[in-house]
Amino acid sequence: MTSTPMADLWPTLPGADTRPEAAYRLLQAAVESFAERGFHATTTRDIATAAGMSPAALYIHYQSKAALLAEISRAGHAATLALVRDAVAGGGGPVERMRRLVEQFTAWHARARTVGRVVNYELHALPEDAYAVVAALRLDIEREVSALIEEGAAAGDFQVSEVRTAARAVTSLGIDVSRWYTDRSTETPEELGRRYGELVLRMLGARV
Amino acid sequence: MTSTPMADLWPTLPGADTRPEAAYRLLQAAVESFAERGFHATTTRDIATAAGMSPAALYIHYQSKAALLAEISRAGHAATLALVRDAVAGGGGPVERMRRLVEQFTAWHARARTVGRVVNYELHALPEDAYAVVAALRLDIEREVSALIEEGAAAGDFQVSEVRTAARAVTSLGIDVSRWYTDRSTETPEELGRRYGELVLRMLGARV
DNA sequence: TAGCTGACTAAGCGCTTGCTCAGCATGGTG
DNA sequence: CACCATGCTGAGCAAGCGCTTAGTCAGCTA
Repeated sequence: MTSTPMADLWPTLPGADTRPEAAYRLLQAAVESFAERGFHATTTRDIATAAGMSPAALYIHYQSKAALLAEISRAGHAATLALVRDAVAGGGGPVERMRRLVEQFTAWHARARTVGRVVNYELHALPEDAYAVVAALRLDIEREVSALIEEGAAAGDFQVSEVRTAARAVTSLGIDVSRWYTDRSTETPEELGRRYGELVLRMLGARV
Repeated sequence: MTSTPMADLWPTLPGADTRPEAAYRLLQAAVESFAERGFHATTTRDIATAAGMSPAALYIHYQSKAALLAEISRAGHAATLALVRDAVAGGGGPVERMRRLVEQFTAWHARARTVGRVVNYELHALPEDAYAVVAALRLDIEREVSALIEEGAAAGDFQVSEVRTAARAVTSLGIDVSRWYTDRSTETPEELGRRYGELVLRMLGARV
């Protein structure tokens, strides 16, 4: 399954090392269920059963079904933002950094597609306060991408007429990967990342 | 609101001209509700109330809540496929036809974003037989785009290493528009279409 | 006028939902 | 040993779900 991305996500949660293993199993089951059926079509019994427990056990570790979603969404967005910042902060010029950003952004949305689906397509089910936190993270991600495009354009490495539209296209391509990528896809996440990196650079008018 | 795309969709339904106006209002209310809250979070009472009727009235015009979704999804996919075929069948070389395809595909997903959301993000809620029909239409759309890219590559107008990946990127960009485009977006659907057309042509290695 | 039809509603059925609570087992601590 | 905190379960509650039923009523036909 997609156990690796969950294992990456878990340590970023507050107090992760002291939380019982059952809480981890519940979160993992919730990610899998929300990704496959959507938040509203998933029942607390689905999640609890998949984690090998009774429905009541869920409420010992989480306040509500929505709290599970909020935790997943917050951690997923934080991980994505960290990934973007790492790529941008790394060495090289705008072209090299953009290539790295797209490669890793794309590969993450393919590898962690279950988390990605919850993060990108279940926003409407978030309680208002959790949504506010997540919306801020999404804005930060967009700003990082826009700033990099702007820098590249100013340096003459990119040719773009509308930075906002170009940034939208770049993030859009990556996000949508989590919608269509499946186990049966012939490309590995890394291959797809490299190819998308190439496509995006051409889209931005970089001479490659 | 988004009344225009619904008005475009309605006449394509079987027996549309003889169906009572109430059936139209119900379908419109269902599109709006499914797009905003998702299929499972939408109740039959929501739909009926929005259409100005009692819940029972829904079942005079449609067999079930899922039948409403199936009708919307089928008509929406058929409309998209028709749009793609029109663009491809029109005059001009691969570059001109691809530009037209992306412009119209993108503009449609912005203008008809409510229909687009239901069509692209509620597939998992479709009954199995309705899904089979819709999956075939999606495959047809992908094939049209792939064929056009292949033709352009053979003619030396496009430079692509992987046709399937490039086709995915092209449709992906358009589909994702229905996720993020809102009333508050500053670009009109047509402006966005033109800009995306430009970006895609560069992505495909066309000399423009 | 009588008979019929199609569109509709008020009421509610059977079932599932998110969530609660009293109580049980376990293992560490005095 | 007693004590208690922790993690969990079985049973079940109130609310809400999709959908059905019995019946109303305007409008058409003859």
